Amino acid sequence: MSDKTEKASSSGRPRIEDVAEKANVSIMSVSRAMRGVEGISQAKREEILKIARSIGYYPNRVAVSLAASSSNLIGVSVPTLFGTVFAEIYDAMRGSFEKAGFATVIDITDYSSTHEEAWVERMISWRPAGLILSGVDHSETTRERLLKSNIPVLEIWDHTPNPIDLCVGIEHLTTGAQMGKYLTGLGYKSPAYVGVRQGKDARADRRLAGLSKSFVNAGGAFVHIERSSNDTSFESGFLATTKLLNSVNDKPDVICYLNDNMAFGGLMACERLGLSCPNDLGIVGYNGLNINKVLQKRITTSITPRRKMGETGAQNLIAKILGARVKHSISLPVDIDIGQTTCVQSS
Amino acid sequence: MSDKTEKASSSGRPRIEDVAEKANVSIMSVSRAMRGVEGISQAKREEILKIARSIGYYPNRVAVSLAASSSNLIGVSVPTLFGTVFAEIYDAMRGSFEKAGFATVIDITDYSSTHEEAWVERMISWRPAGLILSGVDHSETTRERLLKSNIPVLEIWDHTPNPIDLCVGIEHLTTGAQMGKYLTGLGYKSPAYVGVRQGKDARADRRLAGLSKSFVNAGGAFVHIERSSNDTSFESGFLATTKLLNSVNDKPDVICYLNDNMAFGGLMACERLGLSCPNDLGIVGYNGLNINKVLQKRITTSITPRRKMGETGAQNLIAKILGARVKHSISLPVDIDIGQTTCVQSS
DNA sequence: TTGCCAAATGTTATCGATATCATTTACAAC
DNA sequence: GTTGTAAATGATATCGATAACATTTGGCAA
Repeated sequence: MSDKTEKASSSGRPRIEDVAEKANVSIMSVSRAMRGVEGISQAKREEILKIARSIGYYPNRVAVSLAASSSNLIGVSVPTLFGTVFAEIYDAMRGSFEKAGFATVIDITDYSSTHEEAWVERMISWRPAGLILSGVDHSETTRERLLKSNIPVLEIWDHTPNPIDLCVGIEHLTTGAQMGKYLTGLGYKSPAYVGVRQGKDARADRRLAGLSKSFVNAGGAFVHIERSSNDTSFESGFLATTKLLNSVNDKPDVICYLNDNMAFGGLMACERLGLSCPNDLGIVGYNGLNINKVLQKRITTSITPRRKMGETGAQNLIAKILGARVKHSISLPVDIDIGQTTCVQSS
Repeated sequence: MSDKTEKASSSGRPRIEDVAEKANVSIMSVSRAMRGVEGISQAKREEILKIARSIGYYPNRVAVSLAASSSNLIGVSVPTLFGTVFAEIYDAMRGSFEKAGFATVIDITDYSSTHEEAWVERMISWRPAGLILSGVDHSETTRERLLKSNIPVLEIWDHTPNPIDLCVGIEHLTTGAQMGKYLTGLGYKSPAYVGVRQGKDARADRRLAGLSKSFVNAGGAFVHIERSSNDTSFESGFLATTKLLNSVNDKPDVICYLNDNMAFGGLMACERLGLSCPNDLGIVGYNGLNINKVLQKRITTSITPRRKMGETGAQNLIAKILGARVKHSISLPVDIDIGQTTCVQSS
């Protein structure tokens, strides 16, 4: 029994030193062999790789990151994973990140910018390769820290001409106005709105502002705005609609929802109350979510390019990380999808 | 201008050394002050903390992790974020992890165990505080590596008496059999099944096996098993059901779905084909998803305790990480939720 | 005043890799 | 056999923190 004086790795996993020892070379040769960089003969490289494989050596990413002053982590902050919007955006980004060798650290902010601020600080202490934030509404502190950090940042989902760094999104105000225009064109005059607490979802608030603008321009106005829900589930849409229809004096001719899920809940509430859509009441959603593909009575909605957004965003961020020059601000178009829950109003 | 010979941090962010210099103390004093450990006077601690705050110093987690041979990262691997099941489980875990100071690195496997295997290797190289895997079906290599790694591991969603380490889940086979028993009790004899490709979702396959067992015991049998879908969306349920009802000779008296979303798609398909549910055909889902709360005709389903599972799992994993002894394997009950899409069959 | 002990503070080694620079080797040209 | 040069290989400093041990300081008893 040879008495090995080498002390073992504290974590129990093989280190570069263990490989070097077995292969009778310096740790630098192992490092070069593993990374596939030049500076080592083909024969030795293969021998080292074989030994590394045989003892199950994988470089410690923590040490690599410390030496490089930068990790292969990408922080992703989304307000929620429910409702599929951010899940889809994230899903569209995944492939590119994985291919490029990045791992994503997720954070859910629940729409709190205080939470986001704390997360940014925690993330920066990981020296991430990049950061992704949802929307463009961040605290001043968050903006400053990110700017100072020199870390590539992508803002996604919303659009601004002056992003922190990169931005791929849609114009929520415009998109709201666009739908408003379509609805006033059909003759709707007295809309109601169902969404979440004001200030919680800044994008949704902007869409409502856009809708409102269009209606006011056409001589109409919101008869009621119902923003008491805490989430955007089917059930919240159902409950808010029931409440709205039971309590409001000025009956709306159309209800605009924060998204399709709430709209579907609203549609169910109408049925339950014996109202016929679109004859008695129009229903309008947002996003073009999955459920709309199977409904006999498809909901009129705006289709947001979520996959496209994720793909473009991820590619741009990766390009930026790798040092390329990329377009800083990209605005994607949103299409109206005319369903069977709205119709021409007789005047 | 004082000529500072101190070289600046390569990443541009202040280091512990910068604080030490400004405060005229050693880096160890700063370290102690920041961590709130004893070994430093109250006066100095406050002074150091003030300086740290003023120059925006936050400890580099990469360096901390290297020194500790362990990070505060917890790797979470889920097959998908769509369909809300894993999103809910994850959401239920979040709070505990955040409170305990852990960050989660997410991975989506798309139900591929090869993918999972590669991910485990990558994650281990981050020296995570813990790992969470979905289900109990992993490659032998994955199991071995995890066992050897000494990292606390939680398997969630499925249950096994012999987990890699910790496990909190439900019995999918039993749960399928339980629903099967309920259905045969109503008099159903000729079920069909709609799910995804065999082998893709091992848990769903086990539920089907359970269902089948119950029907066989009662003298019935599946007349058709439709597993050509690639995902569990509303649309896949719709399309598969349409196909099934149009092509199968032996008409089923009930269709069991992989989950409620597919079931809802199926329900829509029935409506479209002019079939009345539950009179012409029963519909059964799984999970007790959100949509079921707003349907006038609620789908008969099994309610899985997703939040409970996430909470329990997270707490146990954290306890284990902190060195406590915890129950290794926990099996949670699943309740049948009787809706309006199934009814007693006249014999 | 001296000596002792505990608290406060500092010094050095370490975590596991990579960058940088130094040294050795191999081989061609003379 | 020299010599020169490029490729192969190695030694050491470094990334930014913490652990372990060493030293200083302050207060109190003798």
